[in-house]
Amino acid sequence: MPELAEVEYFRKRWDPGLGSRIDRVLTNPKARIYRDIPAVAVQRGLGGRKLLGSATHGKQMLFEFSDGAWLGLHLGMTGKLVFETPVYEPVKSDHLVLETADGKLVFSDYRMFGKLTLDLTDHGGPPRWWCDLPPRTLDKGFTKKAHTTFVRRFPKTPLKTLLLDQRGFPGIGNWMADEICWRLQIPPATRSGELTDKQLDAVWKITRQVSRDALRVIGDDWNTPPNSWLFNHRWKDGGNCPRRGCGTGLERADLRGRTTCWCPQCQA
DNA sequence: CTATTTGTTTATCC
DNA sequence: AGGATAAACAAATA
Repeated sequence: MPELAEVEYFRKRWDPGLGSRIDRVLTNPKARIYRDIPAVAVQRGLGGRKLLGSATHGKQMLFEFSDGAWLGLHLGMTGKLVFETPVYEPVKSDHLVLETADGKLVFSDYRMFGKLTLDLTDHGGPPRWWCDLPPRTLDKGFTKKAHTTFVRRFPKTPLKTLLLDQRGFPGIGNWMADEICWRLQIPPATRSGELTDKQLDAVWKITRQVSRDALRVIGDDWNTPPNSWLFNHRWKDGGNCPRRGCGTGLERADLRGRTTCWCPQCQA
């Protein structure tokens, strides 16, 4: 579920724990989350430390703790972060629970595609992998030029598929990719190599626009996007194109393994 | 019981 | 080397 804006939303769920000491760390050691780092290492690494801050980068999240401990989280398909009361009893899918005096910071993921990393740095800055992430779609570094270079590298890949590539479009997920193609009025299966220079500029522009719109609507309170977006119409069969004066029945099909929705009229 | 899932990673071929 | 492609991963929900 979580893409750019949902990840930002979930990051904020742990804000009530900012400045608090982690009194106890509960883990579910057999969870897939701990395939790269043992649960005990996470317990040792975070226990007694204070949560100092957090950030998102596309679908990646980074939480800073005192004394140079950095917790990286990826929500996968079904991960979520919640702040629970001190009396909350963790359930099976709660893989990591950080207890503070005021409540519990919970990382829950029933489908277990999520990912967890823990870095202990001594240079005071974030871990290497974080600094090496490509520019966010709303960063200064996401230039038209860099964007063009990236897209032109994959001429055979459908536009929609390319939009899901985190190396070029950090944070863009399935619904955002469909939304971008729809606003562009370009068929999602269009090979990137077929795009004109003008269309390529539009891809850059609309990608940023959808990123901004998503963060504004979902990033703080997870409001439901307006009906003028494709978003509310793409999930189930029978949806109609919300573009003014269109109303054509939306198409849904698998494109390179991902469900894709588009308007056969506007995106022809 | 079967089909589906808003995400990555890995293997294989070219 | 690196792009193209499909399968694997796992578990709840409809």
